[in-house]
Amino acid sequence: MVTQTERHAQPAGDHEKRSDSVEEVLTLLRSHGGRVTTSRRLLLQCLFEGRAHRTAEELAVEVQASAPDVHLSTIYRNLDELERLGVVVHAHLGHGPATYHLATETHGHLVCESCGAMLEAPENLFDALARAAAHDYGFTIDPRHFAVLGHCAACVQVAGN
Amino acid sequence: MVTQTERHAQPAGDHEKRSDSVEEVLTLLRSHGGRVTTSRRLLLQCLFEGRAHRTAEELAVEVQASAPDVHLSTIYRNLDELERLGVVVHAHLGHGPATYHLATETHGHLVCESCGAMLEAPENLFDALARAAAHDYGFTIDPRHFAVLGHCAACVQVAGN
DNA sequence: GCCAGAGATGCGACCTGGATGCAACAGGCA
DNA sequence: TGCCTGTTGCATCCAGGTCGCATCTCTGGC
Repeated sequence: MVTQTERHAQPAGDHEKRSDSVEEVLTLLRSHGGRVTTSRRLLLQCLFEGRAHRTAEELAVEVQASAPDVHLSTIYRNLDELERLGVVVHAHLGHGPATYHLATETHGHLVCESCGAMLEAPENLFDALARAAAHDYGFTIDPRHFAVLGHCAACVQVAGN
Repeated sequence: MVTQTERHAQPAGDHEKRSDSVEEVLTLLRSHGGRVTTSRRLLLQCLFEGRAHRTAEELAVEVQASAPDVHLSTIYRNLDELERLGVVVHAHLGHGPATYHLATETHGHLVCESCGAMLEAPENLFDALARAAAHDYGFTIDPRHFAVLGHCAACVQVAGN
């Protein structure tokens, strides 16, 4: 399964290759007995082209700009399917809805409980915690799936005054 | 606000003192212009006597064992009020409902995404992450509020086979 | 090119967890 | 004791997400 998800893990920065990645995921889908549909192609284009961390609803709005009939539940189902294939992952950033992004963008999240600001943190920020959890509890952490809540520099300063 | 929450922070292990703590919180409530009601007293007794990490619904069931008319929304409102006073905190353990426990029980949570098992971890497990987040981003983490998702030893072993 | 059948879709209903508006009730100070 | 205001029960609503089902459409085989 892992080897298949790597098929679309291309070096970033090559603009011409981006739409190819959409096609590669569609090929992956087909190889798993899935079908290539308009809504799936559009959803993948949104995921590859736009910013990361969009909610299902936001993605639906973007897809509906091209195909107004695509239903929100279709977006959910397709995101679910893409997650099963290892193409996208979802993350929970605080109390709100889940957000989705490509699985190739691996990073953790720091979310401010006061102002809602979200910082992307490289996975190695969590290395020490990962080692400690593994050593003390045999627990393998997944730093992408959870947001670490707390307070950003600006809000700490305000609260301190 | 912090000094007030410390008023019920008693050394653990003193069985006789437990119900007194309920009274102390009620006094705290009263000193903030709140009132002492049956539902509040029962809710606090549940919180002080039972295990940690119960959802609002579970607490409601326990309270309703003594007072069947106490409504779930009353439980939510009282938990909210107690949280404002710093007596209880809530934590999100994975995808389910929030869980509540006394603010004096400070620890982080490791939750297995496969089997749902929850491990309580002492706050110092997060020290290295706290230092790194503060150093790199000026971000103060709150390791009690979020669960760290991942996979427990047993599930990792099963997946590895 | 056509067809059959399985996978995908649109739609509405439903579910969980939680918030809110409001009238009635009740704690607690004068 | 009575009044004022905080609290409660109830109904209703909301967000985020899931599900069942009839209909549609993609795709491999002919």
